[in-house]
Amino acid sequence: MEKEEKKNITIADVAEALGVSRTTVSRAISGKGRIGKETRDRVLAYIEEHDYKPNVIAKGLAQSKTYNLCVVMPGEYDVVDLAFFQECLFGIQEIAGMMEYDLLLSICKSNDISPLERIVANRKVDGVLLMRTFVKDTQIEFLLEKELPFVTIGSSDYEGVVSVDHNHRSACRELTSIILMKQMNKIALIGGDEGYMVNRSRLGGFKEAHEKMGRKSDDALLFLNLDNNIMVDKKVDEILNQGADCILCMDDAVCSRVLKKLREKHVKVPDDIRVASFYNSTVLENNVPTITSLSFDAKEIGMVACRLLLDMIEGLTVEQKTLLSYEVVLKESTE
Amino acid sequence: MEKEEKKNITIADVAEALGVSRTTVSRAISGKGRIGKETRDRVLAYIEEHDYKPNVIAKGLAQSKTYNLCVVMPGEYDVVDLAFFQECLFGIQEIAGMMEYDLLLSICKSNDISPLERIVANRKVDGVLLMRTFVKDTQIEFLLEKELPFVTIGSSDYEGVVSVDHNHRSACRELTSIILMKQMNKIALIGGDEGYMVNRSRLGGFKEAHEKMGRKSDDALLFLNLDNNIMVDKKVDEILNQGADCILCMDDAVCSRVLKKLREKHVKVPDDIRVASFYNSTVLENNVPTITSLSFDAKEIGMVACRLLLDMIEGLTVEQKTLLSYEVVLKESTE
DNA sequence: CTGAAAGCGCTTACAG
DNA sequence: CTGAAAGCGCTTACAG
Repeated sequence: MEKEEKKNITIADVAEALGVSRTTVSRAISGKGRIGKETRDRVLAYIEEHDYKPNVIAKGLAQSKTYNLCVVMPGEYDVVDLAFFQECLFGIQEIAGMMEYDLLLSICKSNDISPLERIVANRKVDGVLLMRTFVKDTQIEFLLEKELPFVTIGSSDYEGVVSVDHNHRSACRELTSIILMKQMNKIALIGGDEGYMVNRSRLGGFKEAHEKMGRKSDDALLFLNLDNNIMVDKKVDEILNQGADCILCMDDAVCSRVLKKLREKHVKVPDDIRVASFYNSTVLENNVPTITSLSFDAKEIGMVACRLLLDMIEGLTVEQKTLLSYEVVLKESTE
Repeated sequence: MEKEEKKNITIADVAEALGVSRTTVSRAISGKGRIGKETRDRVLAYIEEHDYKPNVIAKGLAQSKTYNLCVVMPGEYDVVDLAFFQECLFGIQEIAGMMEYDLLLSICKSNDISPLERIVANRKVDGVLLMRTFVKDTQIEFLLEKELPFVTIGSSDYEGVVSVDHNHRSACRELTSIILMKQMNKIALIGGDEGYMVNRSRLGGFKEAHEKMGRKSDDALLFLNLDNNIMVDKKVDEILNQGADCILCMDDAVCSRVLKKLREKHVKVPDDIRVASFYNSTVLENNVPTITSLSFDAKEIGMVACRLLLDMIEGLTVEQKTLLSYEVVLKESTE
């Protein structure tokens, strides 16, 4: 039971202490290659007792691996739901850790992928996890060209990209259908950037719901690509003028702003107008009234994505598209 | 202009192509050791043209370095302001990138530091950045024992810990003083876990403001360690019953909940009661009325902390405590 | 100013 | 079943 050895013990130390070769020690640990059971047990016992941990970096160098994954997080905290990413990261970490992988972080604002480029140029990772996708996506194009394994969290139309996503289209279709069935007819859709894949899906689901029920969605009630709060405020005025009975918000940032505007104008939810969100986050959690929305399991999507990536790195072939489930959560705002 | 070389070019390739030794190439790149200007320029020109990037992992192995920093993020997304961490991370990334360091991510829930232990055991980092501090802090104790360089973002009372923090104490003292000067006398303080260092500072500032103005803070109006929303709701009732004229919230999560409760009870802010927060985040941004709060520069603290850590890793001695500035932002809620 | 050689801590054909 | 040796891609005393 030696304590306080400052110098890290190496495989050579173990080999010497046991009177075997480093090769043997290596095999005992990795389980690869033939090795006598007795020898293995001796080695394993020794490293256990002396708390020997192989140097992952050296191991990686020898194997041309890094045992690191890069996860690229969006840098725009105002647009996105950070709790989602947080929880998703947690899921990723859980799976990665089980497989002895660590996570390199890269925060990229949409127009600047240089943090990702750095990490790739430094060859510090075996694969990449993209936490959001654009219709035209520089990150995807870059990774495709580099031929580095990667998985996107969020759908993608690019050829040959492995993606995991919640089924936003179905979710939005279902929520919209419910609203329609509640005899609301003038439904306004307000929200975000069509450059995001997820907003495409949302819009798609919204339209599908109308079609399936033989209704037409009114293009005059579609307010997309609102890139700032002033725009949102303006559109809310328009929506009210047009006498809509419900406002569907593409995400919670927008929804939060819509609710603020309605409060300022003393328009009551749900009495004067109904409101629902295509996304569910903590931002809305303390709202009065509570808000009808969709709910997605962020941790799960992180875990699934990470597992897929790990499989790819090990050379397995994996499903190109994985769609995860969702929940529709009805609350006071649409009563 | 060769393209599409799949195999990564190594220092040996460069050396051979130029008819010099790897030693020479290495020196030209690192700038260490004597080397002829002409030779250096030839090497530099070659690697520029052929886009050679040294393998950082191999370099690290040879130098017993990793060129990685670990940043440990809190895992409780409900308690904390993620936008703060996001922005802070961005600052860290900026500085780290400039010095050719990358970031390993470790998300630790307060009671479980195993993700951090993994990374340290794997020797994948040269130093650690802690993004929050506890009064009794297992992470700090662990790192102290491992003798790994680290910097805390948030104050710490542990001996020999290098920390950077916003001056929460002064900030809270100032905001409280302003409230007191506005002739509010029954000020309730409501909020978080005293296990967090930051909440200690906040409480300290609150009390100091009272002392300096020769007033006594009423212990009956102190509501701390509220660990869930139900508790917050209950305390708001109490506060109203006691006839307080102002509620100071320790953080935005609490503040958000307080505002919800007040809305439900049809208590008007600021007419019936004033409200302010010791923290400023996007959670409150769309509130009606706007909320008086403190404002801190998250990116800056990340940058400062990262620079300190890098200095420590290079063996420089650094300031133990760095305190950063803040702003008091007065808004409608305390008019 | 430049290079041969040993070393960082592992792995892995290849022999035996 | 086990080991000597070469190799992963760098750096760095040590000589010259």
